[in-house]
Amino acid sequence: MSTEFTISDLSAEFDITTRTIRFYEEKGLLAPRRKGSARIYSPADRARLKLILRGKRLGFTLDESRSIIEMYDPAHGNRDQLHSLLTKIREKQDHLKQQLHDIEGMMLDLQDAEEKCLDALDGADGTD
Amino acid sequence: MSTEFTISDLSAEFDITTRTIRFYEEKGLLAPRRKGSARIYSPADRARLKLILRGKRLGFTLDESRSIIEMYDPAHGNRDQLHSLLTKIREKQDHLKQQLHDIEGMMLDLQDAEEKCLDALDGADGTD
DNA sequence: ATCGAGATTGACGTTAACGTCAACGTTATC
DNA sequence: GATAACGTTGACGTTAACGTCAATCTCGAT
Repeated sequence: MSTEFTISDLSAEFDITTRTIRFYEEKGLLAPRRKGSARIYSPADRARLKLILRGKRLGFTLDESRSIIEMYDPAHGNRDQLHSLLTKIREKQDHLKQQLHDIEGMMLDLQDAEEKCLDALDGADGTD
Repeated sequence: MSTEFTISDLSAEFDITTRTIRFYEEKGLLAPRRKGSARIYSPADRARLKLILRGKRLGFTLDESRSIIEMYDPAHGNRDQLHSLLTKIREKQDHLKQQLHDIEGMMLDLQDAEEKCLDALDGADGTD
């Protein structure tokens, strides 16, 4: 069945070590249930892991990823807490917009470099 | 004149420490000219620094940023080198595409979280 | 001459995010 | 019931990217 996963299932699927997964747990990013001493991961745990790895690909620290993940779960606070949550959400959105901008710029630069590279290859065509 | 910069000029402009700038030099990412023992940065040096910081915002390591920056300068190699450069350029493009995809996903998640948050604030309107 | 503001070179300290053992428990299978 | 395959908890090691001194230099203003 696909409703439960061992630590090595996940490490194989996402190509990370079991040490890494345990490390995320130490840091409070995961909390799988136990069967004896062994860890059993639910689909929800697996989804959290995916979010962590996505954060990693975007250069977020684990602390940042944790706080981002916490933004996704049900509202559990009073007005003040909700307001500060909203602020944090918008800060992350701004961060992502900056990243989008940076990616655009770098994409253009790389396209430029690619063209120059192709030109150089073209100009030297057969000239070896 | 704006044609030369001291290390503290740049540290002030980009809000980083001088130690950081010297560190980038140690790592071979910058090579300012010297006036006696003091470092003098040209607009080109400043541009390189901007590229480094952009890479940082996208989660690249300094090694990665260095190799990306090296992709931008004139073609200086033979066909084989140009081909491997082209390969590296396309790898970075793929990396950026993955990041774009990740950002899209996270944006959607955050919008979702934002709505839930607003709903919660709305539902509890005046209910304090 | 000196004095303070900014520069330079070491050299050691720090944090995040794991890697790398070592020593031990748990199953299932032969 | 021994062995192999997988799991567990420490505990220490490692790398990147700086921070944090300390000692020295240099240079224009007083």
